[in-house]
Amino acid sequence: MRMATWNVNSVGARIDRVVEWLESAQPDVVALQELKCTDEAFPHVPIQAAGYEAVTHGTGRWNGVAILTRVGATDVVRGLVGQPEFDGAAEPRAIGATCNGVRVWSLYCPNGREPGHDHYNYKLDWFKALNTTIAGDLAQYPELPLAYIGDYNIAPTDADVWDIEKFVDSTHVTAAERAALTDIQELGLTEVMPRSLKGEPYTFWDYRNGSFHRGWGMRIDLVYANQAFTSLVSDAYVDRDARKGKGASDHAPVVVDLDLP
DNA sequence: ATGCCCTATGATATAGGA
Repeated sequence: MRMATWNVNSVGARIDRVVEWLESAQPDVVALQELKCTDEAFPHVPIQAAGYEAVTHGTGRWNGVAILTRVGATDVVRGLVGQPEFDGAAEPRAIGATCNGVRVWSLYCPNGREPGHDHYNYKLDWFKALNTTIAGDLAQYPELPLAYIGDYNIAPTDADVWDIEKFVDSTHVTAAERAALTDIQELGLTEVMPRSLKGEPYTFWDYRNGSFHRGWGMRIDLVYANQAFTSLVSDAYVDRDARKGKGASDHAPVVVDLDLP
């Protein structure tokens, strides 16, 4: 079974590229982030025409997450346990479902904007709620392969940004953010590391300054999974070709192949 | 080569992204 995570930066603006990618990569389950559309506005027609059903959680504007699947989705959950609000709203940044016996969550973790900002504290609180949600999942589904995939907006190590010197006093690399990743690992999850292509580990390149062409990227789209999941992994890679050309998202998909029994 | 920011919105500027 092929799974993937992809921050598409607006599913409406990206729908043609998304359908093309589904047809070429042939994934069975895809976690999407940053839909930037409401559940009502989600482009179900072209997604279904490509052979997928979608479970979505979006309220328009920014954020929004979905799971596309051609192997079914059950036990769908929207939002985190004890999820904090920002600016008076519980934002749609998490959706979970069980697909072909694998439980998967699509996560769009808050950006944080700058250390000390309200949004940064919100980001750290959001990760606490994610930790609570994962702990609940582990108790509820002790036998299932579990994967928490998406845009974490944290670079796990200094090697996961193109130049750590450019990130002094920046979000995505602070000790507190990385401690949130350590907390996830302490629940018993490990990271599935994608193969490095073109010598770059990155999954995101800013649209500005020709960043993609200069290799100015960040690895922030991550896969954390339990042992039942990681023991099934046969391959994982970043599809950086999907970042090329006109009309690309600023993130590339991360693909994980599983050998299901 | 892949080429120098993009997207959504009470839109003709602004906020957010990371």
